[in-house]
Amino acid sequence: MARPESNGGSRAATLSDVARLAGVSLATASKAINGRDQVAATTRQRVIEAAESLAFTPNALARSLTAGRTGTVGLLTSDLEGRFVIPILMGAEDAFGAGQINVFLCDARGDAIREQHHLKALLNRRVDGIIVVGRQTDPRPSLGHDLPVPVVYAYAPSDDDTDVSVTPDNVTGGRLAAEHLIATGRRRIAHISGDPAYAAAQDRTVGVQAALAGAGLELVGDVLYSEWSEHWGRDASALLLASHPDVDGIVCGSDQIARGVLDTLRDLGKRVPEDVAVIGYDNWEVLATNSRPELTSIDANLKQLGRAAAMRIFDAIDGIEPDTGVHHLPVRLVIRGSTIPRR
Amino acid sequence: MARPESNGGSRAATLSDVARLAGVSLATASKAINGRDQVAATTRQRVIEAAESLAFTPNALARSLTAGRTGTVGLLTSDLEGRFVIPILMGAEDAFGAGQINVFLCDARGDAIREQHHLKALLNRRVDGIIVVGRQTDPRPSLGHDLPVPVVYAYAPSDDDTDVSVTPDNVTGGRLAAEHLIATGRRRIAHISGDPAYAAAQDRTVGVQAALAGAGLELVGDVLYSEWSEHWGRDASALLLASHPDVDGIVCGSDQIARGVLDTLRDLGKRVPEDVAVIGYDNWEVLATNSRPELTSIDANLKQLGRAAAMRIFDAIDGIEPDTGVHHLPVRLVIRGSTIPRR
DNA sequence: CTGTTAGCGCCTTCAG
DNA sequence: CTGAAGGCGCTAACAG
Repeated sequence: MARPESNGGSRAATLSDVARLAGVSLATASKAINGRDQVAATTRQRVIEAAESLAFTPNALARSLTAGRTGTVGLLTSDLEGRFVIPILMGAEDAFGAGQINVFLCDARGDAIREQHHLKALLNRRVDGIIVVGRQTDPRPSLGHDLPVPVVYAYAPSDDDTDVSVTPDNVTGGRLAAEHLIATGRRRIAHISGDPAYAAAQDRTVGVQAALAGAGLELVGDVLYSEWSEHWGRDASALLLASHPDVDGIVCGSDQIARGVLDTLRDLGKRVPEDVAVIGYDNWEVLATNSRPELTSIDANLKQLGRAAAMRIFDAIDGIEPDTGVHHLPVRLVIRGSTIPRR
Repeated sequence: MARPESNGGSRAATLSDVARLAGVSLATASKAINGRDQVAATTRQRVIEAAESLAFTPNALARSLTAGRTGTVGLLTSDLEGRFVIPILMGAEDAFGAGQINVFLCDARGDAIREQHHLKALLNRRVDGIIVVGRQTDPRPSLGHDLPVPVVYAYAPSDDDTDVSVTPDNVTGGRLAAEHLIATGRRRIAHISGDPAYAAAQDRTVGVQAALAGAGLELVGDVLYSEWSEHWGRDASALLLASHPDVDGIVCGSDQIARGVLDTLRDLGKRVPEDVAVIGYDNWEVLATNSRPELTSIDANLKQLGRAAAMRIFDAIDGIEPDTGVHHLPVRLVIRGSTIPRR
């Protein structure tokens, strides 16, 4: 392991070390290193060589102190465990990385106290902006408006409409799912979803209903709500098929539920997609591409959501006034074998 | 959204603002705020009130500049997508959070160039230490020894034995899995694993073989290697049962594979665990607790691994010499219905 | 107990 | 084109 002492016992080289070695003043060294033009080419060369021979690394802290901006952003998540949080992180980290900004990761683990604690730490560190990533699409409490930096809420929108939030368009997602089943000729469509307390469940149902209404159809049976699990998918579909054996399409509230549905249909001897088409939600690849048949699903483009949040922070840092409110970002349909038979 | 301007156009309050308002000197204000004892109680009270009324936040950058340490650590991951990386991040973030250290998250996305880039950025920001998290347990190139900060490698150990690495003990994991099947009375045990190019696959196999040898048993058939997928689990187990219909226990290289195995066994009319016991690996809860029956598995304690890495960084920062080399951290058996019938 | 004085490492005027 | 001086916000000696 590299240890501080392994560096010869000397602390990191500083700009004045470089200046001294190059035989110039501190100011000149600074200009040379930072590519300012008021310095002779030969001098610059000499400085750069000196810097290299000392393994000089500019101290970003000192730089930030005067610059007023640190080139860092806080990523405040409510729960890293959440499967939806990770792709958003990735998208944001990616977008910032390209812009030379580094990201502080803070996991509040669903605890408001811890969140306040982390928020304070981020402000102490003078981050240039904060992205708050929630685990559900239900609105969450705003951090408030008396913060000295721009804040964007991702996935879980702020409950304050004068904040800036980005979240997936679940209503459209539900609509796309149902419309796809209708487009493949299904007419007796049911909907099995997860925990009805989630806005995601309600929003998707709204979309499904809208699509059916648009096609002059009605949902087969009531929406079946319970939890976001494979087990529930198995049970719910057994229930559904018992009362409505003629169902020919099932919109599922999640891929996990859809996996359970596929299981039960197989047990009951129903062919997918010939007898019943099944569509999931989330496009969780591990589940969707390993089922038999592979699962058509709705992808919320979460990486892009993360990127979008990052872009809005960028803009805000640059002084561009953001349009406040909740922005519903587009989702997309990913078609696989559970709705369209393979040829 | 909170914007800098929303703060009344004034920049953040500084310590001298506080001092002025409280009618004391800068140094006294500093002492009062930081709980030093050489300050009168009444004075301290006055300063604290002034600070509050100005919403003063100490500037961590300025503080770090003199302190020599920043209270930040870099988390350099090779691939955030990797399922194993996240729990390690969580464990590390958690451990650091408790110690008031903040974490820079950098995703190199498997690219060595990007990794160097991020490394440089972390050093510019004067992190106090770096944890390098890999996506596989195969050794990875060392970052080298000429770094001014301690480095710990997690999951993917460094290929340099004088570095400090923590990684799960896959050999013991394989052994625990096989021993458990043996303990439940199985004698005709097979092993279906993933990509043989992974050290994880090889190590687990070694453990399985050792357990069998210890019980005077031999593996049924050859180890079946291909990929870490449910599909492969289905295919491999079909193959296995065709040539060895008398198998009564299957150690799987991952939970995904095990899920596929369960599928095929059900198709073939084999009861689990009565006819064949199945054990997975990774204890990926979403998969393990949603199968029929639920899946016994080996848990690598990844959160703890992340915590362990953090602890070693803590120690190194405190000047404690770490013991170099690869540390294999304990794994644990999680028993569910796929190996022990429910009563 | 309180205040004054130096810096930490860097960048940015402003003279030379 | 180069150098000297001031300051970013804070803390750690020292004096008083």
